[in-house]
Amino acid sequence: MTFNIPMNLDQQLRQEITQAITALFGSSPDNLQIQPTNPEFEGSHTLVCFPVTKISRKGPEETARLIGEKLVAASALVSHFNVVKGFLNLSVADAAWLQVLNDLRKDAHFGIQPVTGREIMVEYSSPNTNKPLHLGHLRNNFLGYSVAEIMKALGYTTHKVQIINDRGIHICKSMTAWKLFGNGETPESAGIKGDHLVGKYYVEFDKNYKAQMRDLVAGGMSEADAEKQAPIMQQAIDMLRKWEAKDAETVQLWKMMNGWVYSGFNATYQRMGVDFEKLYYESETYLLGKDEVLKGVESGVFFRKDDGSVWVDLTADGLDQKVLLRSDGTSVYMTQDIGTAMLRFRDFPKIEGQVYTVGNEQEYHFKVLFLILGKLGYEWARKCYHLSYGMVDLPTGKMKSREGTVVDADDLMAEMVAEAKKQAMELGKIDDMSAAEVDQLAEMIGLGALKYFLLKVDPKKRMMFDPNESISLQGHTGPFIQYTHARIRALLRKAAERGLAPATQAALPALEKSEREVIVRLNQYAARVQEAARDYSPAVIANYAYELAKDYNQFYQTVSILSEADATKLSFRLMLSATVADVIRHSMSLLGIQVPERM
RNA sequence: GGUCUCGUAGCUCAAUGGAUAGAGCAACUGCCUUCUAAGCAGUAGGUUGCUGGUUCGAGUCCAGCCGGGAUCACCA
Repeated sequence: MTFNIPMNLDQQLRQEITQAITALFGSSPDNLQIQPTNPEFEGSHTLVCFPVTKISRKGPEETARLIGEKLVAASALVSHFNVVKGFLNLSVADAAWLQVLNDLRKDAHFGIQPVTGREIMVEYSSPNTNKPLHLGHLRNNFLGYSVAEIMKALGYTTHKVQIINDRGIHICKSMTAWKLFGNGETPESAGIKGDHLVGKYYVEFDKNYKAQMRDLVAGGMSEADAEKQAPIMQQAIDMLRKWEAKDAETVQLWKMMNGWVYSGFNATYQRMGVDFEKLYYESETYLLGKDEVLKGVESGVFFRKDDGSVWVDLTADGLDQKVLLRSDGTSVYMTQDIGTAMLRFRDFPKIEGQVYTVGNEQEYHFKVLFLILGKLGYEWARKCYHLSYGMVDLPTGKMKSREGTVVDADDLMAEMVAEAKKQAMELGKIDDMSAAEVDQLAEMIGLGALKYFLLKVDPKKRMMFDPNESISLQGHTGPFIQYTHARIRALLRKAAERGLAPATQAALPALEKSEREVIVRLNQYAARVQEAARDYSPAVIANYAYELAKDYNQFYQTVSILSEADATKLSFRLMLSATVADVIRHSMSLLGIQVPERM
C-alpha cells in the first residue's frame, strides 16, 4: 500500500539546504543538524554549520553566511537568515507557515504519517491478586496505556494485555487469614471493595505471622527457622499445596476471593480509564513454558544438573546461570514467562514484538528472558522491549506496604477528584452546571492532574510523588493544558453565537510573532509523536502539549481575537485557535487524558 | 563485592554532542470596566556531585573518585 504523502516543511527545507550546500561546495553531509532555533534569536530552523566546514573548507561563520545567501536566493521557503557564530538561523516565509496551518487543518492525523499493517502488543498493569492497586501501579498503567495509544496513533494495531498473577503463596496468605479470622466476611457484608477486603486479610496474615515469629524467636528458635516454622505460614504453604493438587474446597475459596479482587480491580481500571484486549492468567499459563524448556534440554540450549534441575548458562553473555525448572520439576517465574510469551505470539501471530511495562527492578529478569527466547530460536525475541520505569518515591522515602506508607490508587484518585471539585467550585465559573456535570468535570480534571503528573517525567527515571505538590492544578500540570483547551472552546462558541466562523483556508499578508510561534509549534507535533514512540516515552508528548498550551496562551494574551476589526485576521485567529484545541485534545488523548469544553 | 542506573536553581522536573543550561512550584513586582486570571508579563535564584580525558564544541561521550538506588534466589 502506498500513499501520496505531501512533503512536509521540515523535509522540504532539509532538501533545499542539502541542495544549497551541494551547489556551493560540491557535496553535502548526510546528517545535517537542523534544530529548532533558540527563542532568543530570530528564525525557526537552525543549521549547525560546524560539521559542514569539513566540506566547505571555510570558517563556520562564512560557511553559514554563504549557505544563508544561497538559500534566500534559491529557496521559496527561506525568507531571510542571520548568523550567530556557526549557527545559521533561518526564517521561513509567512506564506509557508500559512500553508503548514492549512495542511494541518485538513489532516485528521495532524501530520503524523501512519504506518499500516503492523501490529504490536503492550503488556501493562499485571498486578498480584492479594492486595489493591497502589501509586506504583498507577504509573505503570498510565505508561502502558499511553505507549499503546502512541503506537496506535502511528498506525500500529496495538493489543493491550496483562498477565494476572493469580496464583502463588501471596494469594494463599490472604486465603489463610480469611479462613482463620474472616467469619465469612464478604465485600457486600463488609461494605468494602473486594480488592481492599482481600488486601485487609493479607495485612492480617502478616500481622499474625510476625507475632508468631516473634514468639518462636523468643523461645530460642533461629530467625530463619521461625520464618518457615510459624504455624500460619505452614497453613499458607499447605493451602498452596492443596491448590496445586486441585483440592475442591481450596479452589473454590481461591476462585471466590480472586473474584472479589477482579471486581475491585475492574472498578479501579474503569476510573483510571485504561482497558485491556485480553487478560492472561498465570494459573492458566504457568505450566506452558515447561515443555519448551524440556525441548530446550534435548536440543542442548539448556542443561540438567544431577539433582534434576534445569538451567540455562548465560555466562557467555556476561550473565550467570539461571534455573528454569526446580529439582522437583516445577516451574519458576522465568519458565512461566517463556510460556506466556509463546502463547501470545500464537494468539496474535501478526505482532512483531511486545512491550513489557514492568518496573526497573526486573531489568535483569527481562534481559535473561529475551536472551533465552533468542536462544530458543524465536526471531521476535529481538523485538521484545522491556519498558522499564523507575520507582515512585514519597517524601518519606520508598513506599513500603509493611510500614503502611503505600499510597492507595483508589484513595489517591478520589482525593485528586475531590480537590479538583473544590477548586472548581471556588472559582465559581461553573455555577450553572448541574451536579452531575460538575462531578464529570472534577473527574476529568482530577484524573488529568494525576495522569499528567505521573507521565510528564521520563519513564526511565525514578520520580518523587509529593501529595501536596501533585494536587496542584496550576503551572506545569494537566489542568493547565485542559484549561487552555476549555478557553479555546469557549472562544469558538462565543464566535459562533456572533456568526463568526474559523477560516477554512488561511491567507494573510503577514503573521504576528505570537501567531507564527504557535504555528511553528504545531508544525513540530508529528515529529514529537515519532520521538515519543521511538523512546517509548509519553513524557515527550506531555512536555509538547505543555509547550503548545504556553505558546497559545501567550498568543491569546497578546492579540485580540473576537474584537479584531480585520475580518480576515479574525477568522484566521479562530482557525489557529481551533487547530490548537484539536492538537491539544489529540496529544492529551495519547496520554489518556480527556479535555473539557469548559472549566 | 560484581553488574546496571541516577546525581542539573531551595523543591519537582526539562535540555537528538551545539549558542548565554530552561520550565513549574515556593519568594517578590505588575496585569481582570475588553475573548475564562486554573492565565500573562517581569525580578531573583546554577562551579550541571568531584577530578581528568576525547572533541571545533561536553549537563550529555570515556576513565577514576564521592554519594543515592536497583539487581545478582530451586521468590515473584
